[in-house]
Parts: sequence; C-alpha cells; structure tokens
Amino acid sequence: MPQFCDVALPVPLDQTFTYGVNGLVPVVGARVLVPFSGQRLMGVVVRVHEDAPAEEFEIKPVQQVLDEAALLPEELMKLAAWIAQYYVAPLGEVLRGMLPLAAEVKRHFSYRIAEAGRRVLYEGAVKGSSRRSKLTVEEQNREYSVLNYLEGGEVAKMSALRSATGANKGLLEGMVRKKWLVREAVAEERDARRLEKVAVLVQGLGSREEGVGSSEQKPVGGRLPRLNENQLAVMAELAAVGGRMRVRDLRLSLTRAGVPESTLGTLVKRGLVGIEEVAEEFHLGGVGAEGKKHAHEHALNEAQMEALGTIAAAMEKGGFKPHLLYGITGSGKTSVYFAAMQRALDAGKSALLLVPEIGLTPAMAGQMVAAFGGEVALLHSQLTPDERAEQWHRIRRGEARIVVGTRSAVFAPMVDLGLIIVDEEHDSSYKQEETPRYHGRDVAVMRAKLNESVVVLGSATPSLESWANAEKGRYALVEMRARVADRPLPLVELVDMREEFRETGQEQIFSRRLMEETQATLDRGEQVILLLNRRGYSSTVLCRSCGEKIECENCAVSMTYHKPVSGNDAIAQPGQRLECHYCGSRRSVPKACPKCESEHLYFLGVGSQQGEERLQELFPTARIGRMDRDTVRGRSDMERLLARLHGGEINLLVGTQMIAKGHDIHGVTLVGVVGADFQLGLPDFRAAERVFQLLTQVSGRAGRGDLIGKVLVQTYHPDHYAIQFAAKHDYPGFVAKEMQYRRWMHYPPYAVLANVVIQSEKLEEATGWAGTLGRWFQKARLDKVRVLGPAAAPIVRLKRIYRYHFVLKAERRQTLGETLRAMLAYAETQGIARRNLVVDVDAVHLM
DNA sequence: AGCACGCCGACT
DNA sequence: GTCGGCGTGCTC
Repeated sequence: MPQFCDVALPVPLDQTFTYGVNGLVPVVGARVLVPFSGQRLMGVVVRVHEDAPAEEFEIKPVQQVLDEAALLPEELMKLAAWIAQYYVAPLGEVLRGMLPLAAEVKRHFSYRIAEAGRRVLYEGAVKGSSRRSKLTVEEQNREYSVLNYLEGGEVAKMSALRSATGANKGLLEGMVRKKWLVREAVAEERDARRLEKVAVLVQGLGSREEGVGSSEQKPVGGRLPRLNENQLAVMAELAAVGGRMRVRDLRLSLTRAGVPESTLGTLVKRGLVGIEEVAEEFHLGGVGAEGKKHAHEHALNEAQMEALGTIAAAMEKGGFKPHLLYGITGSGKTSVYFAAMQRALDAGKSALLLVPEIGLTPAMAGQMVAAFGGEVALLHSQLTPDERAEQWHRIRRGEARIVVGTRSAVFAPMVDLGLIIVDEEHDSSYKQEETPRYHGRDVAVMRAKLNESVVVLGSATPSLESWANAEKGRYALVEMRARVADRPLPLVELVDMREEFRETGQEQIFSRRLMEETQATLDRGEQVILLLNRRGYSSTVLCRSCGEKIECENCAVSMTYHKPVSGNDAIAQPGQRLECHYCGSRRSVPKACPKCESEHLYFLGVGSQQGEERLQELFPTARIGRMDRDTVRGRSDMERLLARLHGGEINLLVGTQMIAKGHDIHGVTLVGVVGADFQLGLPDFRAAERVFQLLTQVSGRAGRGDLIGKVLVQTYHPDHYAIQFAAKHDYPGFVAKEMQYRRWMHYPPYAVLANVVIQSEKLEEATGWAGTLGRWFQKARLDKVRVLGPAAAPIVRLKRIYRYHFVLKAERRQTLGETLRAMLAYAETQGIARRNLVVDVDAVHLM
C-alpha cells in the first residue's frame, strides 16, 4: 500500500512536494487538495510511491482527492513533463495551464471574528483605528457592521458578508491584517456546467407576509416602495413572464426598451428582484447543420486531393508522421484541413485544429460548426472559465471529436487523437509569452509524437524552423503551388518612397501612385484594403527643442497619440489621449515639453487612425472602415466589420496586420501597404522574415474572386531582399537567402536560442545581477554556447521594471538546457530570486 | 507566488 | 508602548 504521493503545485518552484495519503490513494493524473505554506492548494499527482523521503521534513497529509480516475491521461502527463524540461518551467505551472481549473475548484474566502475584533467591538475601542487610520468614517462604520455581523462567532462567506455589510475585499483584508478577523480559505468543487443567472421577482410584495428578504431590504410598511418609470418597466417585464427570466434575455429586452442596465442592479439592491444561479443546458449557438459528410472532398482540385492523399495515407498507416503543408495564399489549405479531419472522423479518430486567433477568423469557426455540427468543440480565450470547463469535459468524454482552438487547445484532452493540424504555423501568437513559455506548434508536434499520430503544419510562409525540418527530411513536405480555380497571383508593384519625396518635396502618407490606383479601383466599384501597421493617430510626440520623446512613466517607450472620436474607440476619456501600448497607461497631451518646457511639440509617425482620417479627406465619397485593436474589441466587432465589407457597405478598409489574417473578401482587387517596412530597421534577427510574411499574407487578400488583384507596396527599402522576394511571390527564393544569413549569424534554425531576462524594480539590482551572471558565464568558459550580453533589453523598462538580458545560442538543445539549469542554480546561490529571472527557450520576441 | 515572521519608524 | 509597513525566507 503506497504511503506517499508527489504533487505538482502551481508555484514557481522547480520541484514537486511529497504528501501522505492516509489510505485514500490517489492515482497519477488526479487532482488533490493539499495544505501548503498556510494555504490550501490544488495540485496534480505525478507519482505514488512508498519511498520515505530521505530528508527530514514534516509530511502533511492530502486533504482531499478530487478525481477518482486520472483527470489528465497519461499522454498529457508525459507532455507536461516534456514541456517542463524543454522550456525550463516548473511542472506545476505547466499542469495548471493544461487544466480548466478555475471553473471547478472555486476558492472562496470565509471570515470569522477574532479575539482582537471582539475586544474592539465590546470596548468600543476606537483607539488605534480612528484617527491614525486612513479610513474614512464610512469605512470605519462598515468595519463595525462587519464585526457586528460576525459577533455570534459563526463563519461567514465573503460574498454573504459583503452583501450584508457593504464591505469590500480590501476592507476585509485590512481587518485581517489588524487581526480583528481570521480568514479561512475554502476550496470547493463545483458543477462544471455553465451557470447562468436568472432574475426572480421577489414574491409577496404588496400583500407581503413576514419573512421574505433580509430585514434591511424590506420595503417599509409592507407596501411597494416608490419606483420610477424604468424600475416599474423592469418589474412589469418580469411579472409578465411569470416572475422568472434569464438575466441575459432581460438585459436584451431592457436595452431594446431603452431602460438602462443599471436599473436591474438597483432593484436587486432594494430587494425587489433576486438573482439565482442555475446550471444551464448546453447548446451550441446557431448550430444544427448535420449530414454534410464527405461534401468537403468534392470541391478539391488536383493539388488539394494530392495533399489530402498524402495526409490520409499517413493516418491509415498509423504512427507519428509530421507534415509541412506549404500552400501559397489562395491555394485552399482550409478545404484540405476539413477533408483530412473528416477522414480522421471516418476512421473513428478525433482531430484537433489549432488556429492563431479564433476571434480574428470567425469564418473558420463558423465553417467548422457548419461542417461538423455537434462534434465540434471550440476553445479560445474569450470563453468564460465555466464555458471552458464544459468544452473540456465534452472533449474528455469523447462527445466532441473535432476541436478547434487557439494555442492552449493543444492540451485538449482528446480521445483517440488521430490528427493535429496547426494552421498558419509561422504565426507568432503560438508562442506563449508567460510561464510556461511554450510554442503551441512545437508542443503540437511533440504531442503527436507521444500520441503516435499525424500532424500537419500549414502555411503560405512557413517559419524557417519548419522549413529546415522539411529540408532535413524530418517533416514530409506537401506543396500546393497553384491557387484554386487557377486564379493568378496579384501583381505586386513597389513604390519607392525616397523617390516620391524627391519628386514631390513633401512627406506624404500615401504616394500619388497609391491614391491614383485607389481612386480608379473605387471608381470601378471594387474594394480596397490598406495596411497601415500601427495603431493610433501618431506614434510619437517629439520635442523639437530638446529632441526628447514623451515617454510612458512606467515603460521606456514613447507614447502613442490617439485622437478623440465619438465612435467606439478605446480612448474615451476626454484629455487622456496619449497611450502606452505596452502597459496601457494614459495621460493628457502636455502643452509644453515636460523636460525643457518648450512648446514646440511635434507629432510623428502615422497610425491607422490618422490614415483613416486622411483617406476621408482624399476620398470624400468612399465608404471607409477601420480594422484595428481600437475598433475591433471583441469577436462581434470583427464579424460586423467583415459583414459590412462583404456587403459592400465598406469599399475602403484601412487597418493593422489584423486585416491580413485569412479573410476572404471577393470584391477586393487592390491592396496597399503603407510603412510595413519600418520593422526592417528593428534589432531583431527575424525582422526580414516578419516583413516577408506580412507582405505575402496581405497580398493574398487581393483578387480572391473573379477579378485579378493588384498590390502596391510603399517602401523606403525597395531593394531589400524581403521586399523583392515578396513582390515576386518567391518564398523559396526568400528562404534560401534568409537561411544563408541565419547560418552566418548562428541564429535559428542553425542554432537553438534562449533569451534570459534579469528584471527588478530597482535599476541597481537589475544591473548588479546582470553583471553577476555575466561574470559567471565568462568564468564558465562555455565552448558550446555563445552568450551575448549582458545588455539592456530592447525595452529597458517595462511596467516599472528594469530589464537586462542575455541571448544564449547553442548548437545542441541539450547543451543549452544544461547551461540554463546551471545558471539558475548559480543564481540561487547568489540570492537572485527566481521571479527576477525569465528564461525563454526558443524566444520569438527578444524584448 | 503567497504567507508568516521579524525588525523598525510613527504616533498616542 | 503599540500598530502596521515592509523586507526575508520557506513552502512537503
């Protein structure tokens, strides 16, 4: 009978913890609740054994076993271990990212009155708290009502306490610190089903009996209190449907009736309406298209059929088989995915499709649902924790065998996984920028390997890493070099902006050539897309006297100017028009330079917002739309904008790289690219690759219907190879050239790379530690690892934190991993806390 | 990451 | 003399 189990906990510590099992032996892969450093935490069992630990420490017992069977299948446990090892991340944090934890174990706090609190209450002891505390009188009164409420000695849930006394979390925590209260954390399991709120009319009003509602909220005199028109409307609406209504529906009808949403809240506060939570029956919104089996394959052309054939053959043969599907824009990769997924289903297997961002490609999700109906589960960042848990369990039970999701969906608990597809595999959003810093594409390949299944990485512009793998024969290369229906690729024309400046003598956003073509295209009744890859109005505010830029107070970056508009732009507050795109802080535009007090402030760098404004001036009759993070906040914004574009309501769309992502708009015949090449000047070894990818992707938006497309690229670097090859639609040419450069410079894919950031709020600490580690690297004389640095990180201060970094390059992955671990061990001896070190293996952004 | 424990300055 | 702010070290 095993005595112990090792548990991985979600703490940034590179170890697991041993607990006693007292009879209730959990299985590996099950979740448990354990005491840990005065808290109660949920962890995952990674080993069950009888080996008493060699070292002496108290072994606490497991408090609760949450799962009888393994919640995480063996294959996912193995994958987690691999990620922890490969990305040098704590196993517990990896596992946390795999489970939809939040929805199932809800941690809530309860409070109990403590001795000190009782004393305060009885002695009316005002001392200590009254004058010295920064609390207002009102807050102090609240503290007293909290003590009053708890006087009996019973434990009260935080939520109950808050609604009864009006205290907020901060106030309660303050009272805990003063030792007036004791807090108890309770983790409780919940139904993983989605809960929805229902508004309920509180009964008995008017002819009310005793005992309804709490005493404070009871309407005085047992009669209906005075209600205003809006409030009456809500009451009437509720009464009309029998006193119960889903809050979501009620809100909707209120909005339609012009009643503010806050009215409902007011009624709840006054005790006239109650809110209940009930488990909702699951339904996929607007789904129902069944029985389109095998329809996908009919429309495939020869190249598509061949690609499908290769993938299907690999699935039939069984075993691990990675493919790189290189298909030019418009070659119809999506149709191949669908057909391949259908084949997986037919073979009784499940299939997983990873996409960069579901919100940005609503069409893909819609098609999936239309094609596979109830078999589909969607996993993306906009799900609530409950929704996520629900999808997760549908997949785990084998009810959903087709899964479409973003990065973390690579951990979906698929049953009989036969196929993984990574769409747009080059996309940098597959890289997680927090611990564990994994790359969704690479995890997908590893998962397929552990699972012995087929994996397909698809792109029109594959990453150099994947291309190298294909060249080495590690991935099977599948090519689709023709567009569907033999549509020609658009003609790309470069506009040399240096020449434009020489000829016109002025700096213009749009060249004469681009304006001319835009006008002509609009006149023909066709649509235009303009890529202006920066948000906001102006990217910098510069002082002409001292040359300083207005910087964010938290970050070493210049602030972006956003012009106030009445629409749904992100910047709504009047005056607060400078925004930091890294930490989100805002400030007003100063009248004079904060450094030298000169009034010569200039706005430089054109963003999409200014682009839109200029276009409206230049083409007053054009119907212009803008697509960027300021106008597209959620998925519905994107859908609305795309619908307007499809319907022809918009004929000129300006936007950031969002517009380049896989939208299929048939009326677009002209794509203009404005200032996409500024990236070429950035100190980033992937700059050329990024520019090439962006130009290729956005060019692919032109001429997807019957009409031939045209692309105009404005550039200051017309001779740069990234731009030249993109203009010729020559991916192989670009890759050959770029590979050469990577080889010379020992960059991936010719080396493996890790970025190590040293961070601290204190500048001296950051520089000091960077020096300490720098000296260690030097002394270690690593002959198999090249170390660049220490150097200030490209953004030396971010969210008030100073950052220095090293870039490590090695020939072999194992050498790199060993070096990183040795460095972490040394850092620990030097008292550098782990939280001050960020290790980013296969870093995508060296920020 | 939390959380407890301990030192020190501020105010009655 | 007490309170509470914050730096330090540990967590099975």
